[in-house]
Amino acid sequence: MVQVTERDLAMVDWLGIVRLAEVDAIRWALGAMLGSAEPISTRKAQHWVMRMVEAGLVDRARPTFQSASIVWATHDAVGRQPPNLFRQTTRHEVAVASVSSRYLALGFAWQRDRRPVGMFDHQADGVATRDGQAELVEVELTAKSAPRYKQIHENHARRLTQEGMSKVVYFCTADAYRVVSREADRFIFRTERPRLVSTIAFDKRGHWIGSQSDLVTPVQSTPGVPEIAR
DNA sequence: ACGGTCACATTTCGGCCATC
DNA sequence: GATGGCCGAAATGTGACCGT
Repeated sequence: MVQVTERDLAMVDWLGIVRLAEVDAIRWALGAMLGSAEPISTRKAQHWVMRMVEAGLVDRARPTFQSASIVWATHDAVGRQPPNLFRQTTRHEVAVASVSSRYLALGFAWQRDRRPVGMFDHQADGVATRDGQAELVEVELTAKSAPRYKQIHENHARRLTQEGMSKVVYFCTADAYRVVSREADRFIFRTERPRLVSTIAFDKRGHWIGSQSDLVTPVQSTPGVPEIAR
């Protein structure tokens, strides 16, 4: 018989929030729930997943071999339909979970962003909170068309100035990073611009290549885009 | 230049065992 | 029961190599 602990339930709750996660993200999240800033071993994470599968709280699948196993909370556990693994947005959701798990490891709480308010509002991929400070988190694996950033970035600026968000942090692929930063320079006023931070944290396949320090980069003291390494 | 083969790298998974 | 370390199996993508 599987014993389900408070920590297990907290993990399943988190899975319910992010919907999907790969085992690597499970490693970070489980570490975080043990109070550690380090991920637990892959073996232990897989073991945990097996226990939860046995308890009926979690399910998993590997869409293609060689790609990472995807884990999600079952309908019984969180009352949501299991995700469709073959949707276009799945890769993005998995990437968001990877970012989220790393925020947990640094002691942040993770929530979904609020539903859009009105037609021109923009919903971020997540909100990370710690010490009473909330940051909007965006994951950008493919750049949107440049014009869309006008509305999105102006929305970010408004939430920085009027909703008390402390930062907006973008985790990007190299390509998306360029566009996100350039459009931020165009559409965010210079007093707010330093509080939108972007970093290259994913490779083209959507695999995490960032480091923990990317999550706590201080806002830039001077407006402008850092040089892109070539 | 092209197509096939093969060894190697990568990643998940589960067994075993000691320890908590 | 849960955790954690170690190890080998399984499976497929990758790149080197080779003959034509």
